[in-house]
Amino acid sequence: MSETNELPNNYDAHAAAKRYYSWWEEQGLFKGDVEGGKPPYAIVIPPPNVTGSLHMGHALDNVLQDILIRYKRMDGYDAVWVPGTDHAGIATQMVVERELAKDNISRHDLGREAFLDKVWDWKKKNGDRIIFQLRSLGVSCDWGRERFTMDEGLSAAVRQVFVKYYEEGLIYRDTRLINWDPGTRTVLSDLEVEYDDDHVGELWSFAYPLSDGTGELVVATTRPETMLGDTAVAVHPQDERYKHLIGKTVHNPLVDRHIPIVGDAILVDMAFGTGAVKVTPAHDFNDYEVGKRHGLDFITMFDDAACVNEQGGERFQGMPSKQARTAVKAAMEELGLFRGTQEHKHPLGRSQRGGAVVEPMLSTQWFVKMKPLAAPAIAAVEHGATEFVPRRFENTYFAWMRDIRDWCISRQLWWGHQIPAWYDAQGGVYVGESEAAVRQAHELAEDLVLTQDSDVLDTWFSSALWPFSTLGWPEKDAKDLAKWYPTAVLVTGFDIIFFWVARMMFSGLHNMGSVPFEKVLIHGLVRDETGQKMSKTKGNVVDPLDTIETHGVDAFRFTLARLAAPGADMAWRDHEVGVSGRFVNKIWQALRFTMQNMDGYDPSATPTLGLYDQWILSRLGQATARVRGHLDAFRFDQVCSELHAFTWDELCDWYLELSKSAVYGEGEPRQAAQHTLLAVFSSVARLIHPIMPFLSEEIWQLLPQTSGSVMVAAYPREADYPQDPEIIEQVAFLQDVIRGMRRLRAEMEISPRLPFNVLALGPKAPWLLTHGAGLKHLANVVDVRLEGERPGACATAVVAGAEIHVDLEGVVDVDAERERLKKEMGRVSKDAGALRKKLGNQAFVAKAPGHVVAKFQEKLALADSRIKGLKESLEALG
RNA sequence: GGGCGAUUAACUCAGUGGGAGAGUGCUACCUUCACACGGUAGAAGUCACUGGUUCGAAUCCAGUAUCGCCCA
Repeated sequence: MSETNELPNNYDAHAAAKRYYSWWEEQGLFKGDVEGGKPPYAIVIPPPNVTGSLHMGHALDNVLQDILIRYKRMDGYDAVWVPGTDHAGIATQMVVERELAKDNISRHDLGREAFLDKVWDWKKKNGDRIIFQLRSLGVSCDWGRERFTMDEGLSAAVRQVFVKYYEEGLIYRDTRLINWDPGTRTVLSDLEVEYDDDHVGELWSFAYPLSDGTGELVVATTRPETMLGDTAVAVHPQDERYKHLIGKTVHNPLVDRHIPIVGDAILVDMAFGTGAVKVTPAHDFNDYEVGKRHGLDFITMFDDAACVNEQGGERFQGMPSKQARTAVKAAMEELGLFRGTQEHKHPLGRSQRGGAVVEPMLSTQWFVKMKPLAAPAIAAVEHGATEFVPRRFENTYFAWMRDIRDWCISRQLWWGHQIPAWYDAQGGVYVGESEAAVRQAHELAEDLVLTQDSDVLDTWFSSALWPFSTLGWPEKDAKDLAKWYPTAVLVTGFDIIFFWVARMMFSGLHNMGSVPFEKVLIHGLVRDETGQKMSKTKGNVVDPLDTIETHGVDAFRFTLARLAAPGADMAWRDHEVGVSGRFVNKIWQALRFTMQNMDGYDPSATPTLGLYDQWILSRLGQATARVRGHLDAFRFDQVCSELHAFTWDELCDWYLELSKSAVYGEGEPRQAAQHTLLAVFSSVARLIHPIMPFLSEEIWQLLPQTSGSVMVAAYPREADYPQDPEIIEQVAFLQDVIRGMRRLRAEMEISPRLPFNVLALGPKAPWLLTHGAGLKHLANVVDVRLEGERPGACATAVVAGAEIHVDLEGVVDVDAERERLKKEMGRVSKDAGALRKKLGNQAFVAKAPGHVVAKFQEKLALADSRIKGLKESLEALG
């Protein structure tokens, strides 16, 4: 053993993190071995936004992944964790545009190419910041395999998939009503529109005069400005009030149009409002359907900034929608056509990015036909090829997939994968992986001018390919792909099941022929301590890096894992990290104790293990089995409580104390204890390593006889430890006796300093003779005798298997002891009564399983024997 | 409107058919040579409510209430 056995008083988490992370990396321990002969285990990271920064959600997500990958790496797998980032089209472009806006420059001033240079500059400067931040979590990603969604390889994958889908008829171009974001001036998919259910607006009523002057039709709307684009008024065909009007027209005075009254039973609810509804087919999804059913005109009255265009009439042209609303209302009031208003709660759609009110607009866009792609993705989860954990999230997945609508994939942005489609002057469309490929495939004349579609693809189109594009697809002979696809598990939050998980599922199935991952582990959100979502605007964001700085990364990770109940949100409290820090300290102090007592340890000796040595090893084996079970089930919270219970309660509270006489002694018992301490710490280091990588490495490096890194040491197995049920029973009895003695002291207010002489009676009493040192050290019991007269003045602890009578001549207050025993008797008798009643129930005895009945019989026998012991003790007191 | 989830000790949360658990906090005692970021002992819960199934329900079923999330 080494010369210097004295460890620092406290564990230095920051020094350890600094020392070991680079050491691991230099040794190549994060690298996945594609040539290795071990079974594959792969995780692909949910790629964070390249220009984002690390928040608690990332921390949770990545720590969970790191726990899994470290566990599997130790447990005999060729494990790889592929990291990377996402170009995040809208978000990144917005950030750069905002930067330019500070100098009053728009992207249009620069032009596409110059603007993209700026974005790449931004990406190089600020991008990958999050990657560096991730390292501070101690995660063991294979950095050599890092990818970016706009890498050449991943871009090639995008082009190839686009072309493939197009050729298969799964991608098409169409003009239809879409969600338009006037803020960023691009189309959005349905998923990128967020609805505010509680938006309080108004229901504003006005009258359309009948064209023939015979009356008016009153309609109500939440969006008065859209009357500039109305092309009909709908009533219910069975509505007695209005059905005679169907076929007539009303006059729209603001744009001087006569528009028909149509009967539509689908749109109109006779009971709502006046029973008449204005119809704006080019700016409302329901009205769009009405327009198609009745062959109405589709008048687009907004430009792409949601300002009124020439269709809205000179008076309103150029006004933003909000201003137009005010102006339309005023105009109608002037005309005497206003018919009242009331408050009205209705959902309001806003852009997920930027928050602009989304405007339904008619537009020509590219779409993915979803039904054929969704069907196999549904089946794969139904058949269990991919399993969600917790299972209930499959409902969420199914509900969306079964009701899926076509996916609008084009975006009017510049930052992203430009759509691989080219147009000729006549509007002919050619889709291919490059202009040259298109020309060749269609045998186009060299002088034919082709222009590439200026739009880019939805960011999620490239993320959907992530599990295989990062592994090398579509390269031929991609070794990584062959070894690691499908990946083992995807770890992510429930908020992107639709955006990402679902899309990876059908992309993997359609392009690779198999699911992209076997399991999907869904975790919740990290909220603030009051349960609120963390957000910059609320100012309740907790920065993971600050927390790590304060408490160390091991305590930080342990906290995340400990609070990670399956699929549930967690309320973050910095106090909890302090709690974890105490656990870290406890382990460290136990290690210090161990290392301080290693003098004279002979590694080559094979001492016969003492009873407590065997006991802790047996308990370690049992704990190991439970830890593994919880890891396999992704129950990180349970893993943590198991590790905590073993190291704190079993190891520190019992083994360390019970073994002290051996440790402080000499000869074989001391050698055996030293051997056991080192063996247990070797196991503890390995067991905690996935969760607390740096603390475990520090321990591993301090232990004699370990070599290399704990990162690649074998994860413990239950079979590594001998099991001895009899020793476990004996120590459990000893613990009962010690606790009985301590309780007795506490209840009778007897100082721990007063030594006890005891008379132990009962079947298990003889066991106590071999535990003299433990009894002395932990309960200050100095003398145990098994026979003789019961002391006249004594106090008694009755435990399972023995009665321990403490000689308290001159100390004990006999009356107080009598009262204490009576109270105890009362408790046990009540207990026994309940058990007797249960066992007296014929139905219970007849119908309950045998082992359950036996268990209750055992409990009753135990209670009865305690009653007997208490009765005798009471009688002895007189 | 449809779906999912939550409701367990003062607080944060585990516990899915067999006598209610953990951590924190609280109370009392202990500055014992690994640790006061500690030790010992303890108090603390009609498991939201109402019915039902069962020998037996925190756990399964039905309904109610409150809160949260997702979808339309």
